[in-house]
Amino acid sequence: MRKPKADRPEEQQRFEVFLRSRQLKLTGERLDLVAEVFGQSHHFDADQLHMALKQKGKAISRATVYRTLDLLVQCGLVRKSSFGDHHAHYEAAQKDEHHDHLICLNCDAIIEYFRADLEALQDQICKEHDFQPMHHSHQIFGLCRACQGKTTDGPTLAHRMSQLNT
Amino acid sequence: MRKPKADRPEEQQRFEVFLRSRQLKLTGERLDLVAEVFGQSHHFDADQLHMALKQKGKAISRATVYRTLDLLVQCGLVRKSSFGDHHAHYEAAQKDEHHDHLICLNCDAIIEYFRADLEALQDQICKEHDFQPMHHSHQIFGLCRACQGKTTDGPTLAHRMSQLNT
DNA sequence: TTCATTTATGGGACTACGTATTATCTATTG
DNA sequence: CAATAGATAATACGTAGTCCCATAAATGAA
Repeated sequence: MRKPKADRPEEQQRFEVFLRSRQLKLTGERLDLVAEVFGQSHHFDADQLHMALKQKGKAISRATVYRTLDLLVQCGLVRKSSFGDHHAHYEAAQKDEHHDHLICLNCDAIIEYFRADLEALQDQICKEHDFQPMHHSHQIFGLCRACQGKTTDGPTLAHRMSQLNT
Repeated sequence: MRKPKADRPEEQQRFEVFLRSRQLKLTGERLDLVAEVFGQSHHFDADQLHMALKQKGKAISRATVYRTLDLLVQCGLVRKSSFGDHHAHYEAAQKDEHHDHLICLNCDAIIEYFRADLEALQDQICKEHDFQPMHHSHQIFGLCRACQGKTTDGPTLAHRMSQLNT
């Protein structure tokens, strides 16, 4: 028997509402997945999630993991981004906060930032071009504090930059 | 016999200097490719370039196309970006101008923009986080002027957004 | 020019990430 | 509980890009 509504975490309720609004079904797999995402650390990718579920005895197929992440992105519970490498990264959306990322090319550290004035400037740019924004992505790649001191390998960094998928 | 230096376009000269500085060889394939890139329209992808060369009787292998584009990105003659789809887009770098992109999710139009104040704000953010920037990417996805009027398919747009690879 | 050395190329195999297909199964609704 | 709309697993498939290695070409020295 399903838990009474009030006992389920808010995210799960929001997901249920979203699914109903689209006449989609509330399956066990979807519930397991959303539970895992909100019990997880901040950033993860599809494969990590797939593995984590498998280790808990919830062997959900890869295809379903991708499909469900898609739904979670569509209903705003999960954010998707690329950190310049060649696969998607996800993070559970905390409340309604938004942020962008600084990405260290040496140690892969991810630093989050938010600037209201930058968001405002963006809106300004859109207005000037009569463009209706729906989504944006800002990413700055470089060296974090810790990596600036280290003697970093120039050619390797240059290569890494040319590989960036942004 | 090779043309005298003064007759070759500036881009090619810059590429030659770059290659020498790295002890890399000035091959016919590399020259053909750089010529094509600078004779090309603005945006292109690896496959389009490969095809264009083939049609001119310069059948350069895919691997070489990718390798050479990499070098051109490294020496700053070509810029690489992702427009949210799942493959890289390239453009010949005109002089040293830099710009970012607005991308229409309905008709795939690409609008370029540059704002000095946005760049400055970015530097500010980096300073605050003691981060040394080396590259950045700003992209805004939404609807261009022409597509705002059209009755756009909501679910399709939502799906398209969840697929964005940024 | 010729030779020796270094570096590049072609082309197919391969990888990674993600999507499509299809037969089977399950949640929902009356 | 049956009907049915929709979801799942498994696997095949697709695409973008990379790797490998035998062969070929560019470069520098003699």
